[in-house]
Amino acid sequence: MSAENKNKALELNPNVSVDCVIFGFDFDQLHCLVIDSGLSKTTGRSRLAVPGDLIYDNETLDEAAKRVLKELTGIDNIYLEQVGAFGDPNRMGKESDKEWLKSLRAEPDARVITVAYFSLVKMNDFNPEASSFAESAGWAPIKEIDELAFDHSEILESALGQLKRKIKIQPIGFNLLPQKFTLSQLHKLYESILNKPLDKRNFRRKILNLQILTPLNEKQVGVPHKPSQLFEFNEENYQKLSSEGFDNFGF
Amino acid sequence: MSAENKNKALELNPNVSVDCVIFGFDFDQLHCLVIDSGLSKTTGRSRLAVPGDLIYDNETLDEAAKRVLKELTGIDNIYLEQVGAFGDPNRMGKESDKEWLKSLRAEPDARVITVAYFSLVKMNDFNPEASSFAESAGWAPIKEIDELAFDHSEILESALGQLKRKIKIQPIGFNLLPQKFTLSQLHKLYESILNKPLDKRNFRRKILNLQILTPLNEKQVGVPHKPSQLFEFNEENYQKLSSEGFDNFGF
DNA sequence: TTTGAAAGTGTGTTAATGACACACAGCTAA
DNA sequence: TTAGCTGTGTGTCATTAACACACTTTCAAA
Repeated sequence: MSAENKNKALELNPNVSVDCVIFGFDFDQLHCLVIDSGLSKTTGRSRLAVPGDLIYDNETLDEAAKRVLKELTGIDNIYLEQVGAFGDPNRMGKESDKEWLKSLRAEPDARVITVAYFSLVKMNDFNPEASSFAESAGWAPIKEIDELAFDHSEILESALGQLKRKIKIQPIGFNLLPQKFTLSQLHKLYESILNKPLDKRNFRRKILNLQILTPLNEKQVGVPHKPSQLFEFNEENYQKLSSEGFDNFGF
Repeated sequence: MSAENKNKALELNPNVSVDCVIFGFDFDQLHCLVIDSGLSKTTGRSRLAVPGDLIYDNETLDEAAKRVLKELTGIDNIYLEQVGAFGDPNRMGKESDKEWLKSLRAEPDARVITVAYFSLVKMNDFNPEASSFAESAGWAPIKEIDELAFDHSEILESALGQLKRKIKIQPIGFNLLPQKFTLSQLHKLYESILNKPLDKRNFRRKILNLQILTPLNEKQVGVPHKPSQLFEFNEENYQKLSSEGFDNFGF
């Protein structure tokens, strides 16, 4: 083992992986980035998963998550937040996952625990481009995702839960919306994440009270209805609230 | 490797450990359970850590945490909640940890990521008894803990943070207080955890509004001041609030 | 019987919340 | 030009929660 250690910078750790749940928003629904095994040709069934892979022995978990995301989707330079570790010994034991696993791993039977991360990105900024073992990569509406490979459904569920909790104590949207956006878009984002309707007027009141929005002297153009006021985030206050947190957004 | 796999039920996974941050309360301050390396005799410095060890390949992370806690301290049958994974490649790289590590591990240089758990227990119910490689185990007041071995200070910090967050959305105390307790004791518990004073009357009002306390027809006896009313938790409502959560306890 | 120590209790003020409905601007298509 | 559609934008009121604040009660011990 000590001989191996000399070289460990280059070695994949066979027992630990990272998985990345990337949320995106298209002004309508919340999406999640998934990769496809490309096995549907042979098996008739596609296997979807969130991007993830084994870590190297010389990188931190955070670094591994960033690297893996980049390798599999081309997405770079985003902030990832840890969700937690998932380590059921049978988490990769589904029959339907076996084939993919064999094609992926040098030791397909090794016991792997995974550390999940999540992030929020503007969907349009990131056109995921599959590479490495991902046959394809793309955005899937959360509501339409039914089964994912391995324990990725559980991981997605957990990440979503964390996002719902986070939304109550920190501002969000900065990473999901374009620089200029309307209150309706932000409103819809909150509704998509919490998956329930929120009263429009109360929403506006509360979000404006947070003092994180700067109204612009600009309106939407080209919409088939009254154009709405555009806002941008007040970066200073947004950061302040992000780091301090607030007690309760209260929905 | 496939030969090894046959036997993996019996094998420690060299790359993954669990660590348990156990909080206890003595009606005065918040404590944390720590074990001692017993190396102070030889090195002159004691090394304190929270109980933790490598996992077996056939157990879940949750099971591993329970097992390890039991092996090192005798504490059994408590609910542990995951805090997260810690995986800096140098997390066990301190010079001062080397000696202990060598005595502990078959592969002291292996890269280990750890999954941290935390729990709350009644201090008096658990007189930790050191065993396995723990030379001694005992309760240390949080405030007096300065340096722990490995990255355990960071882990403790993180667990404490999670506890502070949890306290706002779920009732706590059931696992930290005896069956019958006073509001002052509960009050002090909250102050200890949040590490700041809370207004007595507002605290009483809020906690009573939660409907999780049943007043008893009993008072303290033998105290040199007005004896206070005893309460117990209303288990049904407590469980209900535990699982549903509330939006904000608001301190 | 006095003293010290903590328990216990009530009120007024202010801020936040949730429920609720309608008029208007701008576009499109007839 | 007009009618119709779609989404924008706005205010009030009743209820509830948050907060700040001070005095009296009870007991044990000296």
